[in-house]
Amino acid sequence: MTQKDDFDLREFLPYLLNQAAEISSQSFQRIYKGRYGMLRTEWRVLFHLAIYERMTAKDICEKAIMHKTKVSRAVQRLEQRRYLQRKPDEKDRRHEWLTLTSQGRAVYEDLRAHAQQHDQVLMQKLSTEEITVLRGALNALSQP
Amino acid sequence: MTQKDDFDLREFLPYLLNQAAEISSQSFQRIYKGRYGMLRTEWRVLFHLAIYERMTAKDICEKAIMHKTKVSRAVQRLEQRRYLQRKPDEKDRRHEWLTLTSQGRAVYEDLRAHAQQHDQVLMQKLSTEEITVLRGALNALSQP
DNA sequence: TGGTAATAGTTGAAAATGTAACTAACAACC
DNA sequence: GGTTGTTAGTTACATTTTCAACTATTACCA
Repeated sequence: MTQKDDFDLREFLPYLLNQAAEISSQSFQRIYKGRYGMLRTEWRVLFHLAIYERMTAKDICEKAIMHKTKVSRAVQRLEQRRYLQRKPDEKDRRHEWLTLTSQGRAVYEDLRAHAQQHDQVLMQKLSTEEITVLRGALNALSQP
Repeated sequence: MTQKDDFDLREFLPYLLNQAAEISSQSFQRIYKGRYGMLRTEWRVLFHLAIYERMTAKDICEKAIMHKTKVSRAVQRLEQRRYLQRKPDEKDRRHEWLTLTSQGRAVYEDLRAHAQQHDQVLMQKLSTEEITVLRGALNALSQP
């Protein structure tokens, strides 16, 4: 098992990004899955609603870059658990406004605390300088 | 839809990493899926075998941080398409050595060219400085 | 030696995701 | 006002992934 040609997988950005995303997501996954049986799509929707307060599914699709069927199903499950409420728009009944219930906000508060803690641990692997550049670069790469 | 509390999702590393990984993977996906009907697990296995020449499934699991069932199924599909060969280890018949066929290597060469090109496009969004720091940081975060 | 534990890899069922087709509501244009 | 086109969101079905249980082979150790 010896390295061969000049192309180094470990310099290929999509590969590297995936690897880092995968690993750094795992311990956080244990938290939301373990405590609330939630999926990745679900905490993402939950966090967006907590931060933006009031969104339609479409808004979430755009902000979170998730496909509408993913969002639709995550919303369904969050609603079943009474973490959010839907309210159709009066003017345009194609839109549904989504907001968290107090129960949903409580779950968010709990997960947010863990998220911040988890982020601290990750950042210990990096210098302040690196963190700044990393965030900037990731944001740049996230623009399609 | 107005931003609320102090916690900014766009600073939460697992979120950012995922976003960037997702987006930067998509256009490459179109290539391997479009040209060879391959899945993400499959190109990853193919690339590892091309670079390391000779590995067991277990080696791939560790290098690529993939679950063994994912690897097992990717290997099956690559074998069906005659991109790789299996050869049981003489000393320890639990191990199977995997190597690419010439057909598999040809596919790799083609995809590698596209990968490099794709990487170039991604890197245009960043400065040389940023790229160096980004790679370093991603590698650091990939250590579990 | 024999019995238990460990390891590499596979398989089947359940869960999650992707794709495309669908419904319902509105918009635009004649 | 009616036809056609768009948009938000859901659903059905096929494809992937996950999880746990399984086989086969080797290692350990009394």
